[in-house]
Amino acid sequence: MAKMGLDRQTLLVSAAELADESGLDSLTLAALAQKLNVRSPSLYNHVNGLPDLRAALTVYCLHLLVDTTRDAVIGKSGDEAILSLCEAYLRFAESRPGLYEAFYKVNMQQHEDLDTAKQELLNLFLRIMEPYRLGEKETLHAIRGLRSLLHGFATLEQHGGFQMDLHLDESVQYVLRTFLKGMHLNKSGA
Amino acid sequence: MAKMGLDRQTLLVSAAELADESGLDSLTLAALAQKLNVRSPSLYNHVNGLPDLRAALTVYCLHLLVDTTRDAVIGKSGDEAILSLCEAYLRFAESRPGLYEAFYKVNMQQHEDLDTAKQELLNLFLRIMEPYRLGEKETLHAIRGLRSLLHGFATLEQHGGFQMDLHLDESVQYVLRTFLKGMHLNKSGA
DNA sequence: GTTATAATACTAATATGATTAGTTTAATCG
DNA sequence: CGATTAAACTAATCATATTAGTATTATAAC
Repeated sequence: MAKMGLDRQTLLVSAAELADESGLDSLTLAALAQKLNVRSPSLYNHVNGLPDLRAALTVYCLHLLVDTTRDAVIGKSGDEAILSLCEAYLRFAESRPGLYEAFYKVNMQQHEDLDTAKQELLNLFLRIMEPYRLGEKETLHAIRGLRSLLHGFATLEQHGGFQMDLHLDESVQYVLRTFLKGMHLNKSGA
Repeated sequence: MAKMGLDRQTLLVSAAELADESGLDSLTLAALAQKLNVRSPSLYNHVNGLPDLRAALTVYCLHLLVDTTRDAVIGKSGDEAILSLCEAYLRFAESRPGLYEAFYKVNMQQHEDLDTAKQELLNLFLRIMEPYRLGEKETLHAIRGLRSLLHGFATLEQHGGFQMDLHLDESVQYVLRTFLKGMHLNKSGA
């Protein structure tokens, strides 16, 4: 057989597409091999089995997410930056549902690349929170809150957790603005 | 072979235990059968395959969650009730990690029991929000926010999303109180 | 250019798990 | 007691992951 010129990155991209199309659970090495016109054992030249592939997808997802959100806050600051980041985050989760699954459905041990990517995401949030001049602890609390909100919205939406015919964007806007109002209050020491 | 006296409920309870012990992914029919001293095909007398078992776990989880949180708000109202409910929710997710996974990791089609259970959870939130006298839409927005926060906190915690050595409870308290402050502001029309 | 090396894809084989079909046995009901 | 039903079983099939070992292609050394 001719060499197909596969590499790890190609595998990742294709795997993410498969996941987006039919869910992360449907991402099997068999399916991926078929998509790439290769026999499944060949994939082991580039990936250390299915667990490794899924772990790599998690890292890949995080990188894309950081890129997307970082891009969304360029030239913005304060509430505007936060709202823009949140919007970008949720749009990303919507547009890459299968990949986003890898963000939270994969059980990973420690993984250097993952820690790095996580740190980058945290740094982005830290910078966005700077203008608020909360203390260090309070800043971290607020970031946790924002991240939880975003992740919660993203996953509950994907799983049909929100039944009512109430527009999701409205909910996000309402919740974020409410939280920000509270945060401003904290700042002035109410 | 003697009849083992298995029934669907026994399967569910054991399956949830298995999931809590080693993660929802490790819940296989083979493992469950072994735990129950039965051959795996026997399980099909009570459950319609692995997807059905997982779906049933989702419903089971939701029921337990509703019971737990409902219990937590008895005799309380206003912010106190909300804080108590949230605390109970997060404690539940922590104490039943595998079962809680079924809450969000299972892709279900429509399922009557599930819709009922979801409605019960929503009703609980609706009643807890009554004293705030927000409008109907705003109430629903706020509930979505609370649910997202809780789910986000629960899952990010389980996946090691929070690295910093900052106590989680503090973050939850901070975020909830901040959100509630903002909500009170909304009420008075700021 | 030719040869050595390493990487990549292959086939073959094994193991685990889900699932189905068909059988046996124990409990229940008349 | 006999008939029926439910629940367990064994045997078999299928899909997938994974490993071992082989062949072939590209790359690098000379």
